Amino acid sequence: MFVMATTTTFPDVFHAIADGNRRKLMDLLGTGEKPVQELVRHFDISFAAISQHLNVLRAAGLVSRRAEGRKRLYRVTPTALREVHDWTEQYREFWQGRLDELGRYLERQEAEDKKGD
Amino acid sequence: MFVMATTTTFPDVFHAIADGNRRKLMDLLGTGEKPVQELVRHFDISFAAISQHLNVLRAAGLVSRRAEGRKRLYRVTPTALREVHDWTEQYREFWQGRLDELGRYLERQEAEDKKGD
DNA sequence: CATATATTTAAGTAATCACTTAAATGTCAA
DNA sequence: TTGACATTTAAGTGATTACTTAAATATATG
Repeated sequence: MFVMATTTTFPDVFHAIADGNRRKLMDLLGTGEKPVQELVRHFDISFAAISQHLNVLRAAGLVSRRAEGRKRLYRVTPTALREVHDWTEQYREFWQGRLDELGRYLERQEAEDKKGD
Repeated sequence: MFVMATTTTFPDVFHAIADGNRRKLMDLLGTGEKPVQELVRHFDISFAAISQHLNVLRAAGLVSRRAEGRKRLYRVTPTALREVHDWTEQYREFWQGRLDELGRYLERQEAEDKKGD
């Protein structure tokens, strides 16, 4: 029947960056615009697979491309990452200062009395 | 400047937060420790599905739980989000200031001459 | 022109995904 | 002890994933 779309509609930035190869692609483009062949060199997967990953990134708005002859030059346009950055930002206090210490302490406690596993 | 993201081995924090329901779970726990039934109330999916999502978050270290009677109290332990925050951080300059403007300008240019689509 | 180069798209596959319902586990309370 | 409650685990399903190879498209070069 009807399933409620609880959260973000596709294409989802969080999904786009979930894949390590796609993050690596973005990082490679972080040093500047590059053609696909130059990107492919850094991976063990096929040209087609890289092209598909670039499609996903492009659908999420994270990269753009321009034509130069038969080449396609990709560059990173990561403004959409702001959503991710902002979302994680609200948790920053947990890994900075007291709350993190408290968290680690509580986790140790749980590990010790192995309750609920 | 740009730090390469290696294709992470599972359990992967980026994967854990890729799902909107899981992010929503974390956000609900952000206001404090809660039993599963209290979390389930905010979703249209089954108790079991929520429990499974909590398992994924727990495997990624993003939440922890403790037993209290027959209840399991979950709380957010989002230190691992630091990896995500740090990764996005390196792109921050793109949505702040000139680079973003340049990016938008270039995208408009591409949209106009529809090259390579 | 024909052929090489650069890339994308199509089609197929195995693995993983997010869910479901049902059964299992553990705890509380009469 | 019996039964309700709180949650997890098991088993199954359809959709989506990340890849593959092959074919298609488009451009450059001899």
